Amino acid sequence: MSDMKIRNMDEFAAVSGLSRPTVSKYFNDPDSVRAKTRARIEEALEKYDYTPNFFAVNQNRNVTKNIGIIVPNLSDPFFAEIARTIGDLVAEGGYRPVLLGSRGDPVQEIDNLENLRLLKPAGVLMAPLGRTSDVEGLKRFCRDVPTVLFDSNVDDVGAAFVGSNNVSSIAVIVEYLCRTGEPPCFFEMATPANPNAHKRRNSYLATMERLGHTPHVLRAEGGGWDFEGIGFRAATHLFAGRNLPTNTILCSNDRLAIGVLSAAYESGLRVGLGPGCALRIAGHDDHPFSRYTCPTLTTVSQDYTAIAESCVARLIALIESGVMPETREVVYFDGRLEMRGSA
Amino acid sequence: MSDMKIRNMDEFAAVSGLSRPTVSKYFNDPDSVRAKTRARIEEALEKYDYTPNFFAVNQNRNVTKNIGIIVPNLSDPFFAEIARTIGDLVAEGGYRPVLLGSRGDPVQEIDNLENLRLLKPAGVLMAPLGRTSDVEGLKRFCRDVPTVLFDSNVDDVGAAFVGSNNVSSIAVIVEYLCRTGEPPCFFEMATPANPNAHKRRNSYLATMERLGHTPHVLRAEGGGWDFEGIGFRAATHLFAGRNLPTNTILCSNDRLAIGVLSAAYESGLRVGLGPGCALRIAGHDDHPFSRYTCPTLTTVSQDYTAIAESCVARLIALIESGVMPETREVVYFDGRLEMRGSA
DNA sequence: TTACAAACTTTACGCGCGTTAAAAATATTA
DNA sequence: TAATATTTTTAACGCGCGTAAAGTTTGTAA
Repeated sequence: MSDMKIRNMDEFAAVSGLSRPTVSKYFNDPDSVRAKTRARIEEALEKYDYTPNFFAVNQNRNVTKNIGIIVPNLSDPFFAEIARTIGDLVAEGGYRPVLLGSRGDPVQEIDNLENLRLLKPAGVLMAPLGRTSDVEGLKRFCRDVPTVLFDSNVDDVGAAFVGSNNVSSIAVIVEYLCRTGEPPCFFEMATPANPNAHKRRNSYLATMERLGHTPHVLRAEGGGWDFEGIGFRAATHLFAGRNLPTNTILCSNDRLAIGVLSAAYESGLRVGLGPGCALRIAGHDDHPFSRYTCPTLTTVSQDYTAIAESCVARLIALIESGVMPETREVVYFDGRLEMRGSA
Repeated sequence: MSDMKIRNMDEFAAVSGLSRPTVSKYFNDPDSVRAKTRARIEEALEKYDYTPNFFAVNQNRNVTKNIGIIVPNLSDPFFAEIARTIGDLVAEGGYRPVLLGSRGDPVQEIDNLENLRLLKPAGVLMAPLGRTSDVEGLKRFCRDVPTVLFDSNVDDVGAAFVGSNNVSSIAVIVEYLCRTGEPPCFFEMATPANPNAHKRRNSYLATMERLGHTPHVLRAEGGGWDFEGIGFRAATHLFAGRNLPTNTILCSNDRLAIGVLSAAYESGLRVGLGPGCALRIAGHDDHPFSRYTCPTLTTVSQDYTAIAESCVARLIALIESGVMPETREVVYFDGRLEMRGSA
């Protein structure tokens, strides 16, 4: 490694004994130059460390190698985890992932898109906030930039959606709960932002009806993203009133379930399957922490990996084909029942 | 809002009836132009939406308005949370935060720095991995870019460090535990990457000695970032052996404690203060989930906000002074005991 | 060896903006 | 109103690289 500082591509071309346009070609596609030429450049790269100026490279492009990844909230380990997986796949695909969280705020969500726009991204992978999203704002962005949604679907936004099949996964866990004990009631937020919540409730209602049971939906008041707190407070109140319609609670998601579990503990209610247990509690998502709750949380795992792979592959195909597809694809992956201690 | 597309600053200057250099001045500092001029530009901005081309703006600068934020792992809610707080403050300070996670991988950590370097950041705020970090690599970066460390200190790296005073916070919780029950043993990972772990153990040892108690340090085998799992497995083994030196366990951090709590539950050991409880468990950090464990986790909260404010303020001062300071500042904030149900 | 395609070099322009120097316009003060 | 200070305009260059056209070299096949 020489300590000579290379200031620009001209200098680097000089020390590698080639012309700048050839070196430029190499950086845009190493396979576009002759093997011998490539070898000379790579030899020079080992000797003098040089990386093309990021800003100059992108200035003349109307589209870069950046791919934006937007999730509703990076503080939620579920989204942090899937964002990480997606980021890895984007990098493997030869693109540069740019990760942004919307903090549960629709204004921030649009801000993120506008900030991304400045980066002239090749495409965007977005888990939208859902009900609270500024749908027109999203559409406006998606008209200009190839976008694939994941996690939450928003009608007609983006070129495709990849997510979990809530209908089937809720059916699976409802059937399981009915088979192994009292039919569950359904615990959800009164005004959930995430559209999956609605699908889950509807699937609960349909499955209960199909199985010939009377459904009960319990709604927790409260907004924002402190799901555990919302679940905790509502459940505490519920337990104090001792008017649960059944001893089995299916929560719309694991974070609510974690709050409900905590409330049960504080209320002195033993949760689980065995004798001496007053309550069964189940969730949905297989949140990273659901393995370590007390008791461990029975839930439905989403197929992270499949979802991540599918949406990244779809976006890259979209980008590299160069045409906006006329039909909007919607892809679902089945969840899997994770039987643990709580139900 | 006119639908005429503004392609560049020349066109925008034209529609606002000013010259391009004046408009350029405005975008670099709105206060550098006359009030009347500013008003004309802002009027035009409302009518035609125009944002200077990000790449062109930065191309000629050797330093931009970007500030990098690097944390060991974005999947850890603790870091996600503090990164969010820091990001907000950076944005408030007029800089653009760029968030990166190292995934517990020292190679990724250096990669992140190299990627940031391409963005010519004004500065970087980094929570390093610690023991596993490539210290020489970090130093090389910090020579070129103003950097302030937070959370974990690494000797002689960066211009300053801002973090928690582990010595005092562990002393506080050890004193509390001794005062209210059996003196605690200390539960930690055998090979912790985070340097805070060492400080915490040493403070535990010193405090126990000062109080005239015999210290006991328990070590969990296992590497990586699955702290809950590591804590769970080691504690399960420990509980099965029934050879705990005391009924009180102080864990090096909350994520380990969450695993230990889970193990206690699975082992049928009731955790808490009251009669009928076999065990007390405490943690450190006030992890976002520690409010919802069963029982809720007694811990020490780090002063997130103060740490974030301090390190952002320090970095911005550093950047705006333009000189690398000759002495490296180290700032600690005291933690606060959070008494909850587990101890 | 010749012929020809592929790869490379040379030359030159453009991207959008920062920035500077000199000239012109505008505001402030006396 | 004149003199001065401040701001804006005009004109022009440069940043580092993408890219295109025309000419030259190199590699490959006949």
